Amino acid sequence: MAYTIKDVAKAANVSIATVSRILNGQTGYSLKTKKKVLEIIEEMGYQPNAIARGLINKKTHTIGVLFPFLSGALVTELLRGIEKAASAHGSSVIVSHTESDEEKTMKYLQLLSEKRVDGIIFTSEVMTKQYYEFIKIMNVPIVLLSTKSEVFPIPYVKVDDFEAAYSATEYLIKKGHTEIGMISGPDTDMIAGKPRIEGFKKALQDHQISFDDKNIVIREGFMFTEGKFGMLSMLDQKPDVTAIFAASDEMAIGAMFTAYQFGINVPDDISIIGYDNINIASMSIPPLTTVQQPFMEMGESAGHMLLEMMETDQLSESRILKHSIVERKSVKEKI
Amino acid sequence: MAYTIKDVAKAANVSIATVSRILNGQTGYSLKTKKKVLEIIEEMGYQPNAIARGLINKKTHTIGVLFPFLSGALVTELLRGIEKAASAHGSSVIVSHTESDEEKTMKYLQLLSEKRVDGIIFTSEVMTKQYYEFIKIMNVPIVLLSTKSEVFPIPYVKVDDFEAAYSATEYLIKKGHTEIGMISGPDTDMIAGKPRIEGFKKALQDHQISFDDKNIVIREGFMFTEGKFGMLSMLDQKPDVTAIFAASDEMAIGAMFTAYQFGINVPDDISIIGYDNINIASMSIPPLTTVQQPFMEMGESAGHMLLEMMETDQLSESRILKHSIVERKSVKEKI
DNA sequence: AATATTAGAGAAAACGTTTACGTAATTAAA
DNA sequence: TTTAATTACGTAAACGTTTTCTCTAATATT
Repeated sequence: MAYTIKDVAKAANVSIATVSRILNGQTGYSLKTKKKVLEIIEEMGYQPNAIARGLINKKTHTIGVLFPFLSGALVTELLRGIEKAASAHGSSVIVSHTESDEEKTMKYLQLLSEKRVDGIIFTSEVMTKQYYEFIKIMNVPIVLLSTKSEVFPIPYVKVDDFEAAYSATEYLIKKGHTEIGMISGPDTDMIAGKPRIEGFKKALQDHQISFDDKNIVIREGFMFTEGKFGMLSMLDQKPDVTAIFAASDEMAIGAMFTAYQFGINVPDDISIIGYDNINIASMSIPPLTTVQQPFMEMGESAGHMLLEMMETDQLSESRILKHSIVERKSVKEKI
Repeated sequence: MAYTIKDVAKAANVSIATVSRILNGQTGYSLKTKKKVLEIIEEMGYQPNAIARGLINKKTHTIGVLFPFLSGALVTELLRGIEKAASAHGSSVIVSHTESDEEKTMKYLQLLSEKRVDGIIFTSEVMTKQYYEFIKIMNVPIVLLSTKSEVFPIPYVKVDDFEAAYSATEYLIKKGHTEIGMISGPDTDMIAGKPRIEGFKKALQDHQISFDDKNIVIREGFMFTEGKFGMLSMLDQKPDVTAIFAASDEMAIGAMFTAYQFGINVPDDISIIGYDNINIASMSIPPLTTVQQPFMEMGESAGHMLLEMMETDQLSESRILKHSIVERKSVKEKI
């Protein structure tokens, strides 16, 4: 059985109050007793019980993070940032994997609530009324990461998908391309789907390039396979395409895979730009030009924001982090 | 302020003991009171405080996981498995990112100890005496994941790296290759370095293929870049090489990258086999033949093992999970 | 030297549960 | 009916802290 503050107090011939004060850097003891107590603590290897502390302080120094999926480079980067921020502040991070399932999500929220976490980071998923109401009752701060809510007043950290898609498209246009296609995820996805499609459209429009259904193929998801087959459709529906904007790096690499199979050279025949800049982007052949999302910083920023909200007890300002275009070898000037 | 059991008790006109008994499925109350109490709980939205429970039960239903690095597909897969096992058991997972730093690791252990986690999973890193002693004093079960210890009696879950490397090499040999190189991580790495090198050597030896320094290039790490430059060295030191075993998928893909730059066709000119089977293995051109490590199951297995140890209070049996070879397109029969 | 102030310390309540023990009310056995 | 056994609760201690009082002893002020 681990030692308690009582054991320390007894061994040092002082009261537990004094030990507590010494431990918490308060006043009310002489240097001599401090030294003695500290020595005894060292000797016994006493460790304060954070559970007991949490009970009385109503602070657990723990935050909960909800991920809809627990795979992919994106997740680790976000998590790394969050963990960094939390740990700098002496807090721990509990991860939950909701699988985008309503019931599971509620179950996790329930669990986090019972564990009395100090705050919640909700990532990459749309915030429903049910979740929101629950968290409101929990009465802990929450921040959205890599997602946002139009209807609930919750601070978020993300990049502007519309803007980023616009930039990517414009980048292709500035390279002289006019026959540009997009391989997208579902347009019902209000976070990674719709906004990027809109950004793509707007960029074409602003540069007097006509847009119709042929310019875009919409797939069910954002994975490699979707990109692979998406490219097939694209080649079919728009054979004159010279540049493609893929809504994720995985899709871009899938598209490159198909291109390769068809003997189409990237970037000589077709240029491709991705989205995310996950680690594999630099490992493809050719290395992928892409829109960078600063995932690690996003995570870190969300972490700091949450910590800040925990302290100030009011809503923080949402943060839109800057995307940027990482130029590698998959896009080439149209001549 | 959230409701407590006292509020429930008062509203239901019973004692807190009765509420507690009802909540914990014990006996000692009438059906009528049970119904009333449950109704009130529902109505108030009362949530038991897991902190207070933890204090008295000495169980937090939380496990701590230590990762040396928090990036790469490997981590998410392991974590996914761990989370799955834990959540099936009603436990939560705290992740820590040690960066392979001794001081940080100790800091995290300290934190986990103060938080009174029920158990610890220690991943992908060598267990030092200092860590071990500390955890022994913490007096919680621990399992090693994707690593093992020769000196301390700690159950582990991993694949047999020696065996797996042997299989990979033998696979190349069976495809008719005799001029085989290995691109390895550091031979001082007792987990992912040395054993794989030994497996490689043994396979060559068992098939009467001579081995010398030319057959292997040793790099500082296991990342893409190491593979890229490793391949450069290999080509230089053993120009007649026809097949390569890379100690990680990232390295294999790095090697393929260099091959591509040199106009060397994989697999026509040189065959390459990787190690890990992370998601990018299926996305490369050509798709990578590789040794699969079942990361998700490893994580899950470790999770269950830990939970089991928490219950039985004795050491579980270590588990060696089966690797397998995933055949894709990067290895070709030597003709 | 007498008084006022301050430093050093302990006692005890509080945080929200679980649980051992005791007791009143109900049911079963005689 | 009377007694025995059981059921349905309530009381209070315990878990390991922090913190508010309170008190004594030491120091500072006049």
